Amino acid sequence: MSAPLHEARPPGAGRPLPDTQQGMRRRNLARVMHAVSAEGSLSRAAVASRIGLTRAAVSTLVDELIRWGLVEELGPERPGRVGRPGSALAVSGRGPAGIGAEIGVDHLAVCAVDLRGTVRARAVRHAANRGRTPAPVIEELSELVRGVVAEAEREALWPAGLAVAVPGLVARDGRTVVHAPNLDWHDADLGTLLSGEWPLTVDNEANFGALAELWLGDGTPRDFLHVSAEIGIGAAVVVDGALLRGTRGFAGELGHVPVRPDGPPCPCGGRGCLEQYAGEEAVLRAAGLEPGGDLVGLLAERAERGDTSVRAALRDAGTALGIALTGAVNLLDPETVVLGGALAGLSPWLLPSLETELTSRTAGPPCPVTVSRLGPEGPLLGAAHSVVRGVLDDPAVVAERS
Amino acid sequence: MSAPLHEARPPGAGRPLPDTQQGMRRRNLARVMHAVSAEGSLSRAAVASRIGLTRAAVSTLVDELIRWGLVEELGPERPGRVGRPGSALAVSGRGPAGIGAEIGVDHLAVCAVDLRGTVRARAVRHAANRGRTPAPVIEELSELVRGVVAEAEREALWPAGLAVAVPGLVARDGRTVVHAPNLDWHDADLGTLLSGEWPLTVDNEANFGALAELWLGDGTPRDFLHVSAEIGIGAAVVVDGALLRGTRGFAGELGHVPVRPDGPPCPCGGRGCLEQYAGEEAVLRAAGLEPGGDLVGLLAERAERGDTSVRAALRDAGTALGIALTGAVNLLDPETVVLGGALAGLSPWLLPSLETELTSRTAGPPCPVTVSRLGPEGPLLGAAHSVVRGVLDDPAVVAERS
DNA sequence: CTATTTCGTCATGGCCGTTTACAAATTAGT
DNA sequence: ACTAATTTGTAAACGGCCATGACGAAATAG
Repeated sequence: MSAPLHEARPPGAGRPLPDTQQGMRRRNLARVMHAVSAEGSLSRAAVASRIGLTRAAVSTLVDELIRWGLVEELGPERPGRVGRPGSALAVSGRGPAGIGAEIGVDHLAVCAVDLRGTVRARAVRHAANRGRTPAPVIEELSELVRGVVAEAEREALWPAGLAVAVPGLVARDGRTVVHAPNLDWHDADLGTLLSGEWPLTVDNEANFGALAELWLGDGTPRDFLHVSAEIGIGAAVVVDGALLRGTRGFAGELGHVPVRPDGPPCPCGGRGCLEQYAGEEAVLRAAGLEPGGDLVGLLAERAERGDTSVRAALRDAGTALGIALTGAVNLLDPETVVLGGALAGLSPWLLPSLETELTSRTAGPPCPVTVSRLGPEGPLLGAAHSVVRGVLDDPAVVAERS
Repeated sequence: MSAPLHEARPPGAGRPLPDTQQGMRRRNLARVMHAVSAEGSLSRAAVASRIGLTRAAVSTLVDELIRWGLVEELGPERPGRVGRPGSALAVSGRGPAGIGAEIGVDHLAVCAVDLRGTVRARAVRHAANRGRTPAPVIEELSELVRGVVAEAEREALWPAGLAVAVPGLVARDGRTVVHAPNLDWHDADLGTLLSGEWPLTVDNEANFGALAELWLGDGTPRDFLHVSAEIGIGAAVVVDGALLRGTRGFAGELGHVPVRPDGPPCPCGGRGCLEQYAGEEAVLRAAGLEPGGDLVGLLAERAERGDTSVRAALRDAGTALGIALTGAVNLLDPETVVLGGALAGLSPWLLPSLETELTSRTAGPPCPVTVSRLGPEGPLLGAAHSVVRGVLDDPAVVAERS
């Protein structure tokens, strides 16, 4: 049961549980969890009116969640309103935690997030993973995970699952990395390497970044396009609060959308793909720089200083992004486009040309482009939170496991 | 309650009904309906094992559906298997019917479809609607509808709703036509014109065509891209068995995806949009033909005869389509791309160049391109069936209304 | 200090799917 | 032809779950 449960459904509403009374109970438990979690602190009566059940029903549901240690009673509220004050409920800060991990080209990172959504433990380590085989990388990552888990356990948390963000394409099984160009990994089954102490999910870092934006971003809508560039350019499509994964799990390959059909050939077999204009390598070449080191920081610094060739390179990349995004926006009609990952840091120099292109090519009100508040933290947080969402979506499973 | 209920959910599973026992009952009634409808004829025991309830529970559910006249008992089955034969159940061919209507540039069409999915009445009329204001067109359409409804009522059917397919952009409210270039309609609220004898839904013909493909097409997957061209080029994105509508309801505007960013200007404000290469007008111009009359038939006939300029025009259109679809396929990773509407008839001359472009620009196994079996019938059937699906999705509502 | 309002809980009741049992209807085997 | 085995559909008892209505508790308003 390591499949992500937070897929394409309104929070806490109908999951494909059998439509029997037990399933109904489980769904209602989830709805209570979501209501309390979303509001931070809520009385039983408030929960009841919010999810459409009676106070009596909510009482029994809350009792059960408290018995499982997922919800805590904070004591009486002190509102200015008339009537007996409610007793504030909050999601517990102890108990299950989501463990998120990130495999980057030059680093590994792990964090633990409790049900309230706060990061309770973390660890980062530099690591030149480019070209290393999966096994030693995973071994090193496991070490970090063990450390974070130990730290979390000292705070009365226990891992409910592990989610790993990788810079590459992941199959729909949520375990095997089909292709990670920067790591030079092919068809690596992380499921066997990270053998099963906890339920495991592996996904693209762009996907996790988009989920982080969805869950943690302020005011982010439920329909948007999240674009992030590390080395390749990945996008994640969020439709009605759920990721669009595609048949094989490869949706969001914005990097190979044709921008100029007769442009330079691309390793993918096409010509004039976006990556040939806005990919890291292409931008560095256009800016006259050599690859290596902290490339985003370098670019940002040079651009800040006024380096004209860097600025021109970023401007052209923005133009190409704008063209590719025009197609995507026409096709999907999202509420916004969010720039995340490395693009967030470079947005001051990308955005003008990007938006010019996008608005000039679109009739009617243009699709707003925003910059992610989370930046490079997104994928790691999204991974950890995906585990937490799994618990919120079906609190009954932790009762079976504890 | 004219909002389409068949949105983004597995058949008969969790709809946002309150998660109470009554809601559960309604969902299970829907699941029985879907099971029987999908299989044509099914015993109670087969339904039970299929939807995961017990035979006893299914018995009471079926009793209720029979009492409402939605399901009929056909009598004992005669299988070669051991054991008492089951009693065959089928969806009733009488009772509620879906009324579908289509407003084309040069015609109006209406049909009635019963719960079994068979067309029971239809009417078509030529009508030069280009440039006419909505009111008289709707008046003429209403006349047709009344005729079809009368015919249906003579067969013991009563209209459960009316769905209208229009060649243009429709707002998410499912009532107002925001922009229909071929008709020259702008912000026309069909809801007030087609005043409410029955629940009304208005939608883009491409969307209804895609739904028809989803529901009626043989072996069509739950994730695909349906491309149809009448005058503009519209696509409909189906994700997990549901239409992707977009924030404003404008998703699927494939016609304005940039194909050559420096190409000829387009009325939409962009340059080199797909429509400039594969739109009807562009193709006719490239083929050296004048607009007017049955254009698809004309093109097909000339191409069949071997007219080289027509064939070249269609080949180039296919190339442009292939480029635009490459972007879409990279972004969405659909299981297939389906060519519908006018494109279906022209596919012999479009497909080669389209597929060449698509496969050469995609790494890995190419996305298969198929041709719709429904062709120009799609939108009308999809509209009528959308009403039928609404009944299958919540059979309880008809009980309240009958 | 009383009336009013709201909150949480308890007892009751009704609804619904499950469980268990059984009769009916068919096939397989002798 | 007759029995055993299998499957179907239904009926009765059971248990779980939410709704209903009533009540005490705890606050505010006057």
